[in-house]
Amino acid sequence: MDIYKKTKSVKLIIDTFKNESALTVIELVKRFKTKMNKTTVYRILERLEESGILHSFLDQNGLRRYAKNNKNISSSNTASKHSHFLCEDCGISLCMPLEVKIPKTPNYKIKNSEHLLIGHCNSCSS
Amino acid sequence: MDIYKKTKSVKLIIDTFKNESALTVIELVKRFKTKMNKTTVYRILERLEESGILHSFLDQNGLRRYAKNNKNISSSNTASKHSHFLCEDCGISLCMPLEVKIPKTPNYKIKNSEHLLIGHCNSCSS
DNA sequence: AATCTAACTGCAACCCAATTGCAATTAAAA
DNA sequence: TTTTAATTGCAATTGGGTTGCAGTTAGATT
Repeated sequence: MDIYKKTKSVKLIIDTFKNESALTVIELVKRFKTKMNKTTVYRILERLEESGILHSFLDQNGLRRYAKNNKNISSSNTASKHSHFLCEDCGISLCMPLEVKIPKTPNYKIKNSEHLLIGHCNSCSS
Repeated sequence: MDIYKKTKSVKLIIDTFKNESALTVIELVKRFKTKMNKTTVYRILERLEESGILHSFLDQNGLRRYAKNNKNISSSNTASKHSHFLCEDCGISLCMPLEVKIPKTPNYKIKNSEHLLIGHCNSCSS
């Protein structure tokens, strides 16, 4: 379940997520404009998600964001296992190691869920 | 806080939501292809949301869906006050009158949240 | 270490949801 | 009836994301 070829581009993107929280694909494409094609960014992110290194979710603008997978969370379905926080002010986005309690529903079988928390991070709060 | 002009198009769209759960804009544009322009659909939905008659959210595909506002939920920020269920099989989407418990977070002020529950509805469950 | 090949990449074109600018129309106030 | 701001239609545009395909390359095979 690992990435097959460790190309320069793959390494660059993996390295990026060592120091970063959840990033939009747009941001990554912009950041690597001179290093690789946007299609390549999309495809590498796809492979990194398939291999369990990253996971992704949609933010409140419908933009896909990727983030490193936390090792102590099972690699499959990780996106559904925790919630994501986004700061309205600085745009920082990160995974919250908090499980959201899903209410019981008699008529619907819930298999998966996405939880987006929007607010202000510590640095931006007055 | 009401819609200013009650045009034929506005009435048609308001009527639609009397019998329907959450609908994508795409579906509405298709449904009214012969009655009004797609730009008009977008703009009417925008006004109906501003006026508190509808609310919207993004589904797991990043498509905007609109739904009637429930009167017993405060009209501002309604989208954040409850969760939305989507059936993977038939595509039906509806508001769940269930509040999701948001965990306490010491370092982040959470102002708003979006909760998407994905699974199977009664008609689709075996 | 030369060869081979499936994985990977770049590029251009394309898809499609959503937005914008503007002229024409219309609901409803005066 | 007149007036006018709100609304609509249309065509063009934007922008995130995808696709097809030819060329390149990591790394397995010999």
